[in-house]
Amino acid sequence: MRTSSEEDYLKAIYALSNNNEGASTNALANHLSMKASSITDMLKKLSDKGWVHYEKYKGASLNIDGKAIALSIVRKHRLWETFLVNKLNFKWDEVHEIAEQLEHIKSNELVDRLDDFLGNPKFDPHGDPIPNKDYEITDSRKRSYLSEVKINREVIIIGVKDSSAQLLQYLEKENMILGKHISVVEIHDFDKSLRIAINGKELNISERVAQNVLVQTN
Amino acid sequence: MRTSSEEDYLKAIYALSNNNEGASTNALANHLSMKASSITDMLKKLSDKGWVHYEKYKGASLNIDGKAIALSIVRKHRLWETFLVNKLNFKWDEVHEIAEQLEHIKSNELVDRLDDFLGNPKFDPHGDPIPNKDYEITDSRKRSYLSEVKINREVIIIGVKDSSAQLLQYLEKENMILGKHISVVEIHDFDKSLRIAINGKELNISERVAQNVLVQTN
DNA sequence: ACTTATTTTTAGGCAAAACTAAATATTTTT
DNA sequence: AAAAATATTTAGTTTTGCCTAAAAATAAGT
Repeated sequence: MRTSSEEDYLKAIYALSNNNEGASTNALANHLSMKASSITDMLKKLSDKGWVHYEKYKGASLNIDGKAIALSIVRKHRLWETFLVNKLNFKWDEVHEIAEQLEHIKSNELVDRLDDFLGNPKFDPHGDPIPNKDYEITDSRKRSYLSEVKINREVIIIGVKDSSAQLLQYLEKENMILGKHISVVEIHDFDKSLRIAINGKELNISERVAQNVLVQTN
Repeated sequence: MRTSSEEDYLKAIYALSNNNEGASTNALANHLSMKASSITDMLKKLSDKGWVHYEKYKGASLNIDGKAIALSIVRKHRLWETFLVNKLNFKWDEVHEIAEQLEHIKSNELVDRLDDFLGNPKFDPHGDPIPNKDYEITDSRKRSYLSEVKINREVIIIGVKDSSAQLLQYLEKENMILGKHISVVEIHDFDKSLRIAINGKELNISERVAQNVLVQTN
């Protein structure tokens, strides 16, 4: 058995492990809005349980079992978000908090049935890939940030880096939603803001926004 | 704010308050599978929060706010059970435990949208009435236990008293499901078991089973 | 009415998961 | 390479929600 709290830590380590190394104590503390000392405590416990590789002063990384758990939580989170948006008509900026609770509901049968009920979706409402029953993520699309796209190259919006309600609401208002085709018309030297073409019109967006929009480049 | 544990206690007090009085410490301990001393602790806290009327040695009853919370949990529990059975094709004996978890998810918006999504059902898969958005329960059907029905009176199965998986599976096997019309053919003096007519056939059931089946008598 | 049985409360303890403050490691800067 | 800054751990505390064991109150039996 495991607690919701343990699941939160495993998910955080997964989120902060960018291919390369694991996650540092401070990064985890920041991500989870907790104090570093609390992180140290829990990392010891997770290490004892065999879910995490932890060495003093060297951060933590998931081992096989821990990664499976983390992926199962991510899978649940994204399936529930999809349910909330596709079936209950929530908007994409309203579902994160609720899914944070729903992701801890324990029942494999429930998750798999929900998956089928939703038609085995590959992506959630923010464009993030949903791990399948075997916790595999298959996403062959080449992705980059809008801030890195070359001028006049047509790309498709496929996700957001940070799915905070503020960003999502902004994008919604500008109709920069998933699936839209866009291209960068001009990059302003002064502040690196972009002029983009979308929906047959042109509009300006800040570098900050562009750094948080994921686009497909193939 | 309130914890899942507090919600469990309020729900238990609600369940054990049969119109008349409130619930005793021991009854709550038994219902919640906890020790009496734990109950006393929590009753003090719930009383401080203004949700429960508690007097030493005299048990506990819900006040206005506590009853509203209890009903909101009951509403969520029954709506989620309905979702699991009607949308995810769970069987009626498989949903209780999952709904025990789901009932603690916090979001009024979620509950109300779920209610609409399900078509504002009046009863859950076990025949229990679902409180509406204002926590009102409207159920004008006259109900009694099958064990108390007079011979040859036709009645309709509308619920179960105890919704344990064992009972539900038994009823399912005998096709004694909600909505079925039945009548008592004979009552055996020896053990008070019943011979009932259902689905054009006759079958025997124990007194124990009959005491747990609710039927509509009007 | 008084003794026994049952119920309930009190008192003290424990584990989980967070915290603060202080101590120790590591990293960065000069 | 030493000093300063930053990161991490240790040690001790708090709160929540449960527990056991013992004490006290209430209810039941003769």
